[in-house]
Amino acid sequence: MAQDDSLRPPPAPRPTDSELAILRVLWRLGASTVRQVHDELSRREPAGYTTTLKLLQIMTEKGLVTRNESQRAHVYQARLAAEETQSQLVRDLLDRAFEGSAGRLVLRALESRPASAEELADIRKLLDDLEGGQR
Amino acid sequence: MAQDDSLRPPPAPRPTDSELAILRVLWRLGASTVRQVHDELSRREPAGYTTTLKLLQIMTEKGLVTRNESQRAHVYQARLAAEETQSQLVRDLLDRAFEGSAGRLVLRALESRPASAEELADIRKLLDDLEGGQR
DNA sequence: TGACATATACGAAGGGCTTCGTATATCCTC
DNA sequence: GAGGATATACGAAGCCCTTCGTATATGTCA
Repeated sequence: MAQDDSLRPPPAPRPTDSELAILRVLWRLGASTVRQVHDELSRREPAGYTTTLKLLQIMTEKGLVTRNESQRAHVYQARLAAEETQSQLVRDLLDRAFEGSAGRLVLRALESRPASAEELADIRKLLDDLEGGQR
Repeated sequence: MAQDDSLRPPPAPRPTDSELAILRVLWRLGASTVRQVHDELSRREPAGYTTTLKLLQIMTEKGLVTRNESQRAHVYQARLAAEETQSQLVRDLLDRAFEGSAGRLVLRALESRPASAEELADIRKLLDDLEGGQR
């Protein structure tokens, strides 16, 4: 039986570059206040506090983050885990630039950047699973 | 000896979604007129002819495409091959969403979409090469 | 040659993204 | 309880992206 759509949160839109920078901080730090996010972002490059605040407010409206208002300083949290958003972004790029071919995207990725021996082993294991399934 | 930067074309900016849709057409059809690009785009969804024209004009300014004006109907061509732009986009996504880890991106890609047995074999071969180099 | 089809050029509207200034509320401390 | 630090809310400017209408040039054909 299908679930009631009215109870399911709407799909989160693709985050913009700035929003993704904030999501990365939230994934790393976990639930955080605007100040914490802002301080972390400012480590890389200066930015106005209210800019970070405004972005988090907009991200709340979009459903990219959730907000706990029980304290004076609201606490924000990424709504989706890093893995979920990453999968979404990969699928999106697959459709926009690779005609849907995951294989080609993987080739470009492995050519473009060195992966650790450990990661390569993980990938090999995944390949075994995938090929095993269709043999 | 380093090459003279003044002779090297400036790096192409990351294409927007609409621009990427046009690039995909150019990669598939090769050098094309606005009309050809527009007809191909319209197969998927209706769009105004001048919209496609304007986009191609802007893409020319940005250096995403080159334009041959020797005919009345200008002929456009993608400046970078599909593989180059794809690599650029993958590196970009790597930095924006994966903390630079190609391994994690690959895992997400292979989980997200089925790859053909042939592609999986290609990936395995690439893995052999990569691991061979550091053994 | 005149009329029509078709090309490019260009301006502008509308919307989204990013940034920031300012207003206002709340907490802490002396 | 007054003042300063710090929080949220909100509006607006500036820029880019997308779309389209219109003006104008050029080719084609009866």
